[in-house]
Amino acid sequence: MKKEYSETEIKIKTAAKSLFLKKGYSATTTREIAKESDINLALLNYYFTSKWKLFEIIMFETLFDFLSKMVEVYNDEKTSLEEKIKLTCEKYIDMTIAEPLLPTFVLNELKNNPTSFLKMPSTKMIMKSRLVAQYQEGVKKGIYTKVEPIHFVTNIMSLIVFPFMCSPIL
Amino acid sequence: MKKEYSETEIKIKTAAKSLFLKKGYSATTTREIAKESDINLALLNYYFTSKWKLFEIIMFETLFDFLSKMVEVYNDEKTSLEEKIKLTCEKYIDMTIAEPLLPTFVLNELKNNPTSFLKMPSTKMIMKSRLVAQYQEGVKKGIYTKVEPIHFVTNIMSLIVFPFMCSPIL
DNA sequence: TTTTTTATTAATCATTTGTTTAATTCAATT
DNA sequence: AATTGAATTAAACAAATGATTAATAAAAAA
Repeated sequence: MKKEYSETEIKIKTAAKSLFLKKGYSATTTREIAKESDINLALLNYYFTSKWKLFEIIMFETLFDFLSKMVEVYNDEKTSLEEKIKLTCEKYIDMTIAEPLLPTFVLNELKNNPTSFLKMPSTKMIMKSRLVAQYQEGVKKGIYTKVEPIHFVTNIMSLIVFPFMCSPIL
Repeated sequence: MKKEYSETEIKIKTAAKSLFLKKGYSATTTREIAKESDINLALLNYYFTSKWKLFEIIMFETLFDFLSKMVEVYNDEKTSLEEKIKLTCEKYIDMTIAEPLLPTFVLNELKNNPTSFLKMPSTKMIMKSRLVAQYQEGVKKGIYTKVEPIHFVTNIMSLIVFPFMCSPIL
């Protein structure tokens, strides 16, 4: 499953990710990537076949990393729902500060290619998580108001991520 | 201030806006715009000088329309703060349903060219609005918790706009 | 009607862009 | 040391792209 990347491949991927995040897929040229990663232009296609293929790999890895980190919090057996929400917020904030360009980038690129994301078991992973189960238990006990779990999760995300996305304006 | 546009110019602008919203600036070609608006390619430059200039015009008008509609609600003399919030939500939802691609598009393009937005008196218009004044009065009276008004406004927006932006995933 | 200005068109230009080729260098294996 | 395969390079290709030109058609002004 996991491929071992050579030094050159990592250099290309790092530069490409940085540029894709900053400027988006279309506005990023292969020559820019080559220059930024200090490799010969032909090596991009030599290792990654095409610009699009390289993009798909980066997109997949980035989303997978993000989801993995989140699901880790969602599925923690030791924490309560309340603690999970607090940890979720902290993790979101940490990650968004670390990569502030990511959310806008992901949402924008996904608009154009919803396909590339469908390969990932994104929403299912969330819906099957311990967090959602705990929430539903709470609803059964009458402790929490009944809302669609996905709305509940989305609202948390909204309040954290969106303000960061607006920061260039504000 | 306001320019009167000919039929051809409107055709170009309409097609261009639709394509820019859908695919972003870089991924949209002048030939696509020409085809979609059913005009000759050269007319684009004849009327709008360049692709970028056309984009700037569309960007400005779109943002101006959006802000105007919002500020209208924010500055209504007849409504209370609570009513304003309710109306704000309704307006946001209406506008986002009418143009679901707008928020992602704006935030993404702004990431690349924060300059084009700085020409607009965006945040100032909000901060000087009746809504913010009413909120601050309420704080003085001790009715509302004291928060940064801009955070208050942003939070409302977050909860409404972000879920729409996520819809291609969810 | 004639003239002048404006609008529209097809063709073309100069770059840029993603990708490929063919040659060369480098490293590992025999 | 010779050979083989992988890594790297400069150069080139073909298609696409933003923009322009020069000619024509349409509309307005004289």
